[in-house]
Amino acid sequence: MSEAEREPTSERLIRLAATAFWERGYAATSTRELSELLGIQKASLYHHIRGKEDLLEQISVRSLEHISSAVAQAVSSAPEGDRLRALVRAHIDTALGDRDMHAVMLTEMRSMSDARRQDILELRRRYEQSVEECVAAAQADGTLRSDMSARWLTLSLLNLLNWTIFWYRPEGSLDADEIGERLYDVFVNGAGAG
Amino acid sequence: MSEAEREPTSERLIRLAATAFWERGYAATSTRELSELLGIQKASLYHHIRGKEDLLEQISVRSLEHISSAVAQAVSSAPEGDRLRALVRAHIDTALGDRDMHAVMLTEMRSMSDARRQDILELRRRYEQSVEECVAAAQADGTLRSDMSARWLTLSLLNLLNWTIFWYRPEGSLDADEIGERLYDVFVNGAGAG
DNA sequence: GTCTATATTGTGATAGAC
DNA sequence: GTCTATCACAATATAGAC
Repeated sequence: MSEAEREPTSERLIRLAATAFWERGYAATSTRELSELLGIQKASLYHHIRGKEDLLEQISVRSLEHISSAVAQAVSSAPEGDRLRALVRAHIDTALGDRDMHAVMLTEMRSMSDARRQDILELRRRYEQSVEECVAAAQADGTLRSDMSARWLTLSLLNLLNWTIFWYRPEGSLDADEIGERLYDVFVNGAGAG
Repeated sequence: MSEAEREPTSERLIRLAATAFWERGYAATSTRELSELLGIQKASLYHHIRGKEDLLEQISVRSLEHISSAVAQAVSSAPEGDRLRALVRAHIDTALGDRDMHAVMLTEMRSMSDARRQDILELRRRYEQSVEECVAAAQADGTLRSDMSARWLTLSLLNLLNWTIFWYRPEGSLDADEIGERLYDVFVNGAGAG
């Protein structure tokens, strides 16, 4: 309510850009559109950013830093045998709680210039490496099967987690916690009977 | 080799458009780019299509018709207890064998005008309905667990299948058949030990 | 079926005042 | 931090000849 609590324009810009980029795509979203949503003139955008691609970079970095720290925190504070479940729940909570940014990061890498994309890819690679380490630990402690590589199980898990961005609706009947719990169940126990 | 075997220009156009749309995105791919890849002038494209969006529609329709018929054929000719496996293998074979078209269909719906998108969505809904029917049948015959809805198990399965478009490489070490077999294994048996 | 030439609109970005 | 005015260029698409 107070002046101090009002979200800064640059903050509004990045959030609103994430939504527009996810709904219509990065290339199909014009700077004019963004400025109209923000309620300022097109030229005024360039006080906050150097160019349109800055937004894509900031969205991607923020999304990856957010999920990396949230998942690391959740995993490290979970009891030994429950770390993979903690990872899945924290991942889904974070990714779906900030779906637009997360989805843009996952799907719009091709829209970035080479140098920037390499930086984002490195951040993403590191995050996925941390998932793979958690999977490998779960194999070592007997939670997960060991007849498939940690690499493959991680790919399967990320398939299961990442595609949710395409059908999750914040207003839908399933909330992120329930989705995380069920995905963990299907991943570990499988969909087979008995 | 012979003249008769040469792929028609309109056929080359649609295939090459699918690759460009997947690599760079629909909105970021210009008609100039397509015409240069095709080796004709920009204006000559309009002999083959009415507009750029036609390409997106044709790619989507073709991709959905292809996977629908391939999967239906595989399922109906598989032995009773093996139909879900046949579905998974046929789905992955078709989707990854034609990855660019399939990926564009899955990810570029937002780039289509409303009327066209509705038609594609209906085709896609029907295909996913057929997957859900196969899942429900597998629940009924005791292959799959019944404490989760067919709807949810289908969502999980499609997560597992669809995200492969983002990491599959035709030149990679895993071929589509192996990927399908392993995904089926993880889906039914789970990643858990014992 | 492909060409040259062109129409029209939209794009990301900048200059400089306030 | 936002404004008005403008730039240089790229976009999709069409007209009409061959």
